[in-house]
Formats: sequence, C-alpha cells, structure tokens
Amino acid sequence: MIEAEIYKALGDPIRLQIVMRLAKGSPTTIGQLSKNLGVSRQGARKQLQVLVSANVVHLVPQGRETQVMLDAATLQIARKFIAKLESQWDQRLVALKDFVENKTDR
Amino acid sequence: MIEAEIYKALGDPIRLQIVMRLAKGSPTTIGQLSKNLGVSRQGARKQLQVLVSANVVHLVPQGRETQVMLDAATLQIARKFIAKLESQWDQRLVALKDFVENKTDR
DNA sequence: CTAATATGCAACCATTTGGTTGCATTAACA
DNA sequence: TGTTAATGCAACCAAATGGTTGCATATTAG
Repeated sequence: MIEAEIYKALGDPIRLQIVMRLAKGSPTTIGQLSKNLGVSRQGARKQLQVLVSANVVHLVPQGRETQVMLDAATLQIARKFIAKLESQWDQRLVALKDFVENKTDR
Repeated sequence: MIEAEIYKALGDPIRLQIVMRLAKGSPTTIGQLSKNLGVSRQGARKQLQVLVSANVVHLVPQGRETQVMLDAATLQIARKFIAKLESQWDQRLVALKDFVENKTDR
C-alpha cells in the first residue's frame, strides 16, 4: 500500500501547509517555503523531507538554492484511491438498501 | 486544517487495510475487522479508534457487538481537498508554460 | 577575495505512536 | 443460571516523530 505513506506525509498540519503553498504558487525554494511555519528552518526541512520521501514533492537544486515542486502524479494516486473507496462503499450501501427493501416487501 | 487529521488517520497500513475492508463489504463488526491484521484484538481496536476520532468511520453498538461504518462524507472531504490542490497546481504549470513561451518569443 | 546566503547534516530531547498483556464488563445462548 | 463471546479500559514499553541547536559546506554578491 504505497498510498498509506502518501497520506501519512499529508497528515501533518505543517506538511499540509507546505503542500498548499506550493499548489497556490507563491514561493518555490526551500528557504522561502520554510518561513512562517512556526518552526525553525531545519525543522521545516525535516518535514519537507517527509514529503520528498513519499514523492509528494521533489527537489531540484539550482546553484545555491533548490526549487521544490509538487508531484501531480502522486496527488492523483492519492485522490483516485479515495475515489475508489467511495464508489465501493456506495455500491455497498445500494446493495444493503435493496436487501432491506426486498425483505420488507414480503 | 481538518484534512490533516483525516490523512493522518489513513496514513497507516493497518488503518488503511481496515478502511479498504469496510469499503469492499466483508465484515462490519469490530471483532471481525480485527482479525488477520497481524496485531492483537486490542491493538487493532486502538487503530480503529484513530479512524473514529478522525471521523473516517463511526461505531454503532448493537447488543453484544458493534458495527463499524465508513463515513462517506469524510472520504469526500479528503478527496475534494486533493482535487483542489491538483487543479491549483495545474493552473500554476500552465501559467509557467505561458511565461516561458512568451519569453522565448521575444 | 571576502562576506553573506542557502543549504545540509548530526546529535540530542520530549512526546506521540503502535503495540502488548491483564482484567473488567455486558450480552447471548444452552 | 452459568458460561461463552464481544467488547472496553488501563498500564506499560520500545520505537518513531517533531522539534531544537550547533556546525560544516557551497554558491553568489560586493
């Protein structure tokens, strides 16, 4: 289950904040991203590393600084997995509903 | 960010396994769900509690046993949030592409 | 060249997490 | 009624996590 690691990476306020900032646009370097998160630069960097390890983002070093990029493919995996869960569950509820209705019909 | 707690709850192999089983149908009581997860009944129960706290599932006691139900609304929140991130990021890439193209045109 | 900037890396610490065992309780069945 | 089955709850433990500080390194700007 690769998905578990993705959700785990997203499952922290600071990390989710980082991902939201990236999606929105604003800053793209590690240093810029690390600001105003309520933790030190090194603290933020550790959180960023969790996102890197889960392939939610990847790093592109450019000279002195490094750009941080969202990985759209990983987000897609995460979203589609939940969508699948939802559709399976929906079908279950439909089946249950049918069962109850048929039962009361007799 | 309510979403962070949801992702955190989904971000563990055992908990994700539980959610998958629920979506698929099979067992719906705590006892049944706790089987074949590789941990003790109490261990599984603790994981289940994490899902309950994040509103991913909820519990419906029925006499001696307790039914476990997925919360479709919570799954929807999780999925839509990722979808939003994706669309924002897509727009960013489009903007970046335009910028580069315009630049090279001159 | 020198100074400032952006980053990496390691050691360390408190808290949270994931798991266990043991025991209590409540409901169903014979 | 007495036993079994389903569950709850608490104490305990090792490992992972989230954060810090301190220092090293490499690139850019004056």
